[in-house]
Amino acid sequence: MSIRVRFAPSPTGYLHVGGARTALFNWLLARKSGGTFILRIEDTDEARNTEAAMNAIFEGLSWLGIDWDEGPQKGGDYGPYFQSQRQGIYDAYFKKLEEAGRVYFEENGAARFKFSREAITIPDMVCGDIRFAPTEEPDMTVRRPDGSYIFHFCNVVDDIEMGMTHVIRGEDHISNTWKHIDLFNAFGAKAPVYGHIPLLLNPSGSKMSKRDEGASIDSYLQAGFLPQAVFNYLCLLGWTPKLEGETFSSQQAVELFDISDVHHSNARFDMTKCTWVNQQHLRLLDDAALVAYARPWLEKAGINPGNDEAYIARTLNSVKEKVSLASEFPSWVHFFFTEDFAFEDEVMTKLKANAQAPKLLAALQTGLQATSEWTEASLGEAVTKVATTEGVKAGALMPLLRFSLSGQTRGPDVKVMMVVLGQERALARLGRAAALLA
RNA sequence: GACCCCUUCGUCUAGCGGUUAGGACACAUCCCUUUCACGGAUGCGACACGAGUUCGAUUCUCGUAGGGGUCGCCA
Repeated sequence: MSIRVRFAPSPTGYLHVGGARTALFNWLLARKSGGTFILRIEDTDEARNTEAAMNAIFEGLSWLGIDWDEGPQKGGDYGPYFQSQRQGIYDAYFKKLEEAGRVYFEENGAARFKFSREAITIPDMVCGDIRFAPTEEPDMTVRRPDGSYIFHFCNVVDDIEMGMTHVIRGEDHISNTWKHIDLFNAFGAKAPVYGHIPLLLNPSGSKMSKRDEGASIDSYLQAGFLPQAVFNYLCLLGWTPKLEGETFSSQQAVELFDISDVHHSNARFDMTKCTWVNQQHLRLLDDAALVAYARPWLEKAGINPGNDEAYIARTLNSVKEKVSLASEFPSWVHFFFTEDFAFEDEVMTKLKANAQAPKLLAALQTGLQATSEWTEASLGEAVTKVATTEGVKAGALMPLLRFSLSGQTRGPDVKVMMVVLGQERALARLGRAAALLA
């Protein structure tokens, strides 16, 4: 039988990173096995559901590249995929429970499920068998006085009706799972195979919550992360693919995934390493992808990058290995896109403190003007020549060039900058710097 | 409190009875680099503890401690 798994979030906030990781592992299991990945919206809590939260789920999953085969926007043979639209199904199942003599009512009308109070073993793909002794907990409420149903009930009914074969979910559900199995048994249905994955912890060691940095998937987009990098890092927290290195694509993850390799212990989230993973993926980008990735960030910073894709790519490549996140691009390349860039205070101070600066800048202008070829190699030679003539080290000239061309103390390689800018603009910038000192 | 899961460098982890306990991030030093990075080299740094089982335990069993989770008419 083909594997059917699902991700069943409730739309009460943004898409949580822990939830996204749960979706990820279910998705990997489905894609690896050629099974079906279903998205089901558990919107039974009317008071807390919002449209925005629903969209955050769709957008977050899509951004990460986690696509669903059945569910909202997709349809499927087991719908509706919103619990709020499945009341009739729940009523029918509730009746079954009543007929089996497994429910009773409280004075206010709430209905409770009568536990079997037998020992229950959960066969778990990740943790192995987990045994629970006969419970002493009070029977579980499954239906509210207003006729709406509780999470546990809907969850089980939907898993039966939607034919789920496996359920991968967070370890925080282990303590609920025996209740679910009790319900499956009461319905005479076969429970899916469970796999409880370890939790994502914040740096201080407790369950990731709303307040924690990186808790919302949207925050990665906002911070300039690449979706494939977040996907990669999330995999790493709970699973180690048998692979050299730690950087991989989602395609590789699918090929290598094996649920039995999933870890047993909780993992702390480390934004520094997540950023490092992003840097690794950034370096893999080709020119077109790099421009597409950086462009919104340049524009957001007030830079007009124009439409010369090849030129934009050249500017970005000049700093590709210096940057970890897209949000860092503007400060590294802004001077490539305007002649009216500002000079850092530190640059002005250094220029003014250098009594020889005007003379050397003039010499550089003359020397570079005469350069036959505008390439890194010949520019290097030209600078050396000027240095010799002026009786200084080439090292004294490079900072002057850097300051004049970019207004910054650090940036791309000086020769690369000159080549990207072209002779005309580079010389004009030297002139502008000289004028500033005059 | 009860129940459940977990326990290797600061963090993420490899290891599946015999290893100088390996790697990655971070950190430190050096090399490369006429900036900053990248890259390279080196260093720092861990099997929670106690009993067993065994010729031999990081690895298997039990206990203790510690961490996490769950005990809703939330999901």
